[in-house]
Parts: sequence; structure tokens; C-alpha cells
Amino acid sequence: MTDTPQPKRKHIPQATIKRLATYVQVLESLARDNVSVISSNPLAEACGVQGSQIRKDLAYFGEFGIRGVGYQVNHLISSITSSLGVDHEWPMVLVGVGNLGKAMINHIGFHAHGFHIKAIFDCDPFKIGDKVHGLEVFPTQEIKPIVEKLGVEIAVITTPPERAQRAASYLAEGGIKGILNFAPARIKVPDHVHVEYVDFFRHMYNLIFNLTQDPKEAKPERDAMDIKKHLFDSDPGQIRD
Amino acid sequence: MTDTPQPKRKHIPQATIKRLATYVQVLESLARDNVSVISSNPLAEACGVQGSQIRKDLAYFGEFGIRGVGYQVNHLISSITSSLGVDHEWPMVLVGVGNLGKAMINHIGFHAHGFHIKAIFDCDPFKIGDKVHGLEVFPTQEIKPIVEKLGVEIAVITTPPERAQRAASYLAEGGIKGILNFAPARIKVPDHVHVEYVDFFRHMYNLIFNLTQDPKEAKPERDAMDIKKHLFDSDPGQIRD
DNA sequence: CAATGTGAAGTACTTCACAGCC
DNA sequence: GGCTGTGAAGTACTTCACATTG
Repeated sequence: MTDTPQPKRKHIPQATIKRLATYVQVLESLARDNVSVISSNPLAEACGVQGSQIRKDLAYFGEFGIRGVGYQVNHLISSITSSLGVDHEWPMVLVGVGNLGKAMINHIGFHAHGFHIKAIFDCDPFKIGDKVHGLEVFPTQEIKPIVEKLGVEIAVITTPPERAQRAASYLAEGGIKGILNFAPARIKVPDHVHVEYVDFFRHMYNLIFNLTQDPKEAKPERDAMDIKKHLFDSDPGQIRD
Repeated sequence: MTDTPQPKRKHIPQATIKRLATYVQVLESLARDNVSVISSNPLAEACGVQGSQIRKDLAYFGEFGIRGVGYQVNHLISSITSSLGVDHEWPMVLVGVGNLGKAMINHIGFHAHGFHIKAIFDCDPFKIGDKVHGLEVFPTQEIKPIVEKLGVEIAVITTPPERAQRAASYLAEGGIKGILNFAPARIKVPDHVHVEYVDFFRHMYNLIFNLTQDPKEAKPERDAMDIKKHLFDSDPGQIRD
């Protein structure tokens, strides 16, 4: 029942996509240290996953390794980024020029990875017209026309929670297709718009729950060298996010 | 084989913990709108999950609902937060007083939810002694003694990637048990320290991959009202992170 | 012969379906 | 009657184990 077992070329798990970003992060750090070749197991160790996981993740996109040798670091970085579509510039807009918004506008790595913020918006009349990192703050009413004119597909929301929905609605009207939402609020958007939630609180809650639950001894008396994971169910370095 | 089926009270999936943070977020917004009772299905809809998922998640911690009625919003919020251990203050320290660090120090909701930053550190000599939101910036060498003196268990890292490891090592030496790492770098810490990674790039990569892959028509010609999800494998509102 | 790529086995999480309760 | 709480069924993801290849 519910047939069509593999109707599309291949179904790629969301979990795989998320890990690929981490692989790139670690590979970039290896490249900085002039490591030119790495095999799946040491790479996996640095990423906090199993070697077989990396091999399987990569297999969804092609064969990038050399048997008996490993992966060429630079080649693998460009293979992954081009597979994901992040190998070129992505113009963006940002709504909510508060502390966090400014931090994102000024974020060096963000720009360096091709995420270029082209226009910024706020609903506070005292902020309109201000310049942040060379960009003028426009009123949120201008979102639709400006997004349409620029033809931008991605937006970042860094408003307080109560203003996130309105920002999202304006953005959707302007034709935005993807939203990175830092506001601690769920938003409703038309079906074809993707939303990614960056939620500090989720991470904090997770941290605290693990802290208070885990009866991992605080003082590692015994040789805490090699009992890394596999203790019971803690997996400290797991990606999972 | 690999016996001991349920050796601990009950194994709670990590996935459940993450969703609970979202439930609280949505419940708090309902409370602001003076909604006093809600049943699992509408709550689930607002959170982007199935009703049965919420019921099962909550069941790990107890029975919080009234059959035939639903859940009392305020009661459920306090039940969840106390189950997670986030119903009281958590003192913290922060390393890396850049744009993002300052944004976190000034983050209202963060403080309002009991996450109180008690000391801040940076390695830039020009920043030492500055005051940010009433807190003096201390040199990173001071991390160990200050963390020990304050007895703080949680830290936030908002340094550039290349300085994250050093910060983490100092923090671990000082006896920190949990780290929220915003730096785009993996860090190695002793076994008993939990690390949560807040990774914008992962979210951006995910967004862009979904954007470029999904052949979801950009212009919803047909009645895009009710073909919400179940189209094929997109699930726009899913928590999953 | 070391390390990749991959079906097959195992595990973890999600959804279903319905008994039990208000 | 409506909605919770929960075993049982289903799905998705991870790990194993090994044939394959440079």
C-alpha cells in the first residue's frame, strides 16, 4: 500500500543534509591546517559521528572518495557545497534591526560563505533611515516592493516574537521562498515557503535537561580517557542537533 | 540480545526534549492571548507536529491533561519547565564579547527565562575592562578562577571559530558542565561536559537545499489551501530542527 | 591492504488506533 | 462526546559487515 517505493531519484534524509553542513565546517578547518587528504574515520571522529555515516551520507550525492586512500579535502568541500547549492552567492534581506539583527548583518563568516544581506527592515520609526554596516534601514511596509524588486529568495527574521508573524507575512507576499527565523515564535506561511527555526531556548533546555538528568559523575575519577561514548545513552558529540 | 531492555526509569528520546522547548514557546504565546485550556490537536498544529506526538512526549513525564477536555495552559507550562529543570534561575558565563556575544548579553528573553549571565570574557586586550550591560569584560585567562568562584555550571561561547577550542578548554578546567557553542567550530571537551551547537550555517544549508531541490511550484496555482503537507516528503512546519 | 561504497540488520522515533476517563 | 494516554504497527535513520577497488 501507499506504493511508489522510490519515485524520486533517491530520498535524501533531512538528517543527512544537516550533517553535511558540519562536515564542511570541519573540512574547512582541516583545509586551514593544510590537511589535503582525510579518510572517513578520522573525519567522523572530528564531527562526532560514525565513519559509515559519513560514507553513506556522501553516497547520496555521488562517489567522492578514493578507495584505499580517503577523500581530498578541498575536492570534498566543493563537492558537498555544490551538491547543496551553496557554492554561489545568495542575496538575502533581514527584518528586525535589534541586537541580534545587527550581529547577523555584521557577521563576517555569514558574508564570507555567500550569504549577502542586501536590504534591512524595522518597524521602529526611530530606526528608519539609520545605516547599519552601510545598509539603510527601511520600514517593514516596504518589504514587499523591495523584495520583489531585488528578486531575493531568502530572508532572516530577527524581530521580537510578537512581530515575527507580521514580518513573515510581508516576506511571503513579496515572494520570499525561505526564511531563517531567529524569533522565538512559530510562524505560519504559505505552503511553498520553507522556514528554518534557530532556537536558542531549545538548545538551552536540552543542555539543562541533560545536565540535571545525566548521572555522569562530574569528577571523572577513573581513566576517563577511553570510555568516550557508549557509556549508556549520552552521546556527547553527536550531531543530531 | 544486548539485554537490559529498560534499565533506567524510562528512556526519553532527545527528540522529545527538543520538542518540549517548542511546546513551551507556543504555550507561552497562548497564555499571552489568555487561552487557558488547549487540547493536543490544535496545540500540535501550532507546533507543526502530530497530536499523538505531543501526547506521547508528555507521557514520558507524567499525566498532565484532563480527558475529554485538554491541557491547562499555565499548568502545562510549569509542568514541562519543571520536568526539564528550567523552572529556576541558571547563572552562566559568556566568552567572546563580539557582535553576537553582546546580542546574547542584551537578549531580553534569555534573561527573562532565567538564563542570567554573571561574567563575560574576551581575549582582546582592547576590550578588557569595558562594560557591557553592566558587566565588566575579563581576560580569558581569568575564566578558570572566576567560574570556580561563581560555581557556574553553564557557559556560552560566542568567539570566532579559531578561538572556540581554547575557550572551551578553559571553561572545562573551571568545572563548567554545559556549553552552548555559537562558534562555527566543533570543540573537544572532557566526557562529562555537554555541548550544544547553535549552527546558523546548518540551517542556511538546509534552507537552500530544500529551496533548490523541492520542485514545489513557486506560484500555488491550484487551490493551495488544503494540500498542506503529505504532498511528498517536504513537511514544512516539522520541528526536527 | 587500506579505505570506500552499499545491501542487510538493527535501532530509534513516529503514527495509528483504540481502550479508558471526564 | 471529546480527548487523553498507550501498546502495537509502521517508518526513518544508523550501524554493521563485507565485497570491491585503487
